Amino acid sequence: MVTLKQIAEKAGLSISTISHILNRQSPRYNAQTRERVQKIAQEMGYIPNRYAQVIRRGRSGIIGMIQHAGLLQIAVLKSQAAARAIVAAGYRPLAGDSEWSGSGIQIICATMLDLRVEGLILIDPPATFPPEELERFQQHKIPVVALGGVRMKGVAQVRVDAEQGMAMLVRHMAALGHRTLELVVPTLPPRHSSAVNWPTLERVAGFRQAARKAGLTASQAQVAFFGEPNDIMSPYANGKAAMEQILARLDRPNGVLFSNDDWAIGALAACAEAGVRVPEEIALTGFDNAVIGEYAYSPLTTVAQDFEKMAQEAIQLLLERIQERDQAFDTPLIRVPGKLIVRRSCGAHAVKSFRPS
Amino acid sequence: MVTLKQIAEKAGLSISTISHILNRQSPRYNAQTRERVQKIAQEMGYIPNRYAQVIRRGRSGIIGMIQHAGLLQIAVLKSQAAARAIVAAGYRPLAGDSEWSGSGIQIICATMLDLRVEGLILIDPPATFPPEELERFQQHKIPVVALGGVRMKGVAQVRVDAEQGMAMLVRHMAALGHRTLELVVPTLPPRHSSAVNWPTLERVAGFRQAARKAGLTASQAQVAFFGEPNDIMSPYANGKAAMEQILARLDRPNGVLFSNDDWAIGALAACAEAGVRVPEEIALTGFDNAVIGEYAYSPLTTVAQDFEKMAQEAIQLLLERIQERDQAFDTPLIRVPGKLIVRRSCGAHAVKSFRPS
DNA sequence: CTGTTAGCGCTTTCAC
DNA sequence: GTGAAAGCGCTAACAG
Repeated sequence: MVTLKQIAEKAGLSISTISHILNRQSPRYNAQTRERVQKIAQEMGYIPNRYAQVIRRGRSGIIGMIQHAGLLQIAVLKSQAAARAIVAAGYRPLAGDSEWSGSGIQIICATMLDLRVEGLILIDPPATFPPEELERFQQHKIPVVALGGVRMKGVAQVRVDAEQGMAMLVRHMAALGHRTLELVVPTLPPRHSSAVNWPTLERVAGFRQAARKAGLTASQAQVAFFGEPNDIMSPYANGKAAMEQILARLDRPNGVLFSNDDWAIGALAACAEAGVRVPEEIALTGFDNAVIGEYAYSPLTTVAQDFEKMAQEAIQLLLERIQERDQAFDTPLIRVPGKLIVRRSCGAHAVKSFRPS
Repeated sequence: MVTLKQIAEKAGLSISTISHILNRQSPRYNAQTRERVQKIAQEMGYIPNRYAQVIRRGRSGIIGMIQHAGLLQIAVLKSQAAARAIVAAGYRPLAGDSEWSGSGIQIICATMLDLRVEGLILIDPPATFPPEELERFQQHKIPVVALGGVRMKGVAQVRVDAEQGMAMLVRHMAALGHRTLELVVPTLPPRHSSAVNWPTLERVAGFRQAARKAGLTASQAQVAFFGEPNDIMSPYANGKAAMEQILARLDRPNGVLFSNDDWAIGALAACAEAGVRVPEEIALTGFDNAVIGEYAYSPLTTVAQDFEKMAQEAIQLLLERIQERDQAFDTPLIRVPGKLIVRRSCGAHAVKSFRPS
């Protein structure tokens, strides 16, 4: 690799001069020299050694993002938005996925830590995120902001307003005449866990409130908890299994609301297999507006999250905290409203009968 | 951040002693001292400064992975497998996605370059991968291996044996009695481009050969090129549009083979919308065995790629090249056989009629 | 067993 | 305008 020293030799100048010219293009050198140096550096294929720069400057200029994406499209969309916001803020994004490598989350956190990230974005952290890893960041005064996911101690958070989103869904379903609704959400983490699955709790709260307002009784608006608390690698399987149980019951609800699109996709598979038509025989909705939802055989009615807005808010929060690392920060929760997306699965559109198989 | 110096002061020892004890736990120090130092470091929350280590050691210990995942599940699965293999080889994986940040691939390559990755894995590189970026790695003698994707100059590659996979699919379809088949693949890049889309060419070749062997005439085994050459952000949309065109024709084929599962998912959406039953009225297949394929309303028959095997081969190739950076290397192409996965969309299974909508 | 010393590549202050 | 010099945090050869 080419170093400043080599360039200095070739140019017959000192290292510090080269450094000055190449990095801060201060006009204190004469234009001729400057151009000559630039050209030599270019020709030799010089790339400044970031390790040396960081060590000298004392800051890495990197913001880390940790996701637990598995196969969830929404996590991919969120991290893309976050990465864009990070670049826009003049930092470099660095991504790690907890599903990589058997060693899981620890190795990602270690990499983030020893690359001295200046801040950390957690994309949809699950309740199983190890508190001791989080503490290590906090101990080193590296600010952490969550984009969605679970509420954690000392972590500011930006997420979709699930209560409002759920309420829109319920109102919509009730208006369509579905008189018995059921909400399917992932099982909550054990009570002693330090994390609280607020996204789920909010969905439940939004569902119950809106149902009451719509005049549904408790038995007309039930909530089912399903699956392992934080299983993100098999969203389709979970949704499918949950739906199979519902279809097996005698008292099927008119409409089933899922806490995310991927579960709803799995539920559609269960309906197809059982020969139950959606939305004619049973209506479904998702949440998140994953791309796949539009291409389901019964395109999903859902709530769209505003990724760009959420990402920008999160980075904003992070930048403030990076600015003043020493201050003890509050940990606000910013809720960004979602948008109702009406497609077919809820039964809203005129239905032409069709038998795909 | 805590440094060796601070620990040395606290322990009343020299910096180099601490370094020795902490990094290579050589037994040349007495156990008592070692334990004491370990304890102090632990308590102070010492994390070795990787930037300083790298600058001194002259190597980063990082292997980069660049993906163009967009929403393709298969790219996620591949990079997970690659990351595992990288960790197993004693390196750290570092990921970048070209869909992040408007500046696209350049910023990722810059990060990889100035973090001095020792080798680079390209996950499914598209034909649009900028040759000048590739050349910069090669100029710095950083070995590059592609996992799937397009064949590039100077890049060793590991990918699924698409010819064999396609042949399995054709034989299977022909055996089921589908007498007219059509293969839908993405449009090839322009001829003058430096990259060659071998994955597509192989699929086409495998399709044609197997069709001939199965006794199909040229008109019974057609190939359709569709969409923008390297559009990875809208696989469902492309598949849907392609299928709509096919359904609009008078001479519909009995079976349509797609070059990947995501396109096939889009195609299923087109069939559902048009009220055409799959597989009764028309049979479909995918390729790759993406997770979603199992949860389609007509679960996809497809070819599974062996990600683990492919990733291991790729890392193996990369390690060899890292070992001997100075040698000019050959650029082998390793094909890993796929496995036929038979589900419903091909019409193989007994069909119970059902109307999901 | 432990410490001294000489850097790695770069930035930055300050003197010429 | 330019360069000498100090030093970021760490490693490794060598000396004691």
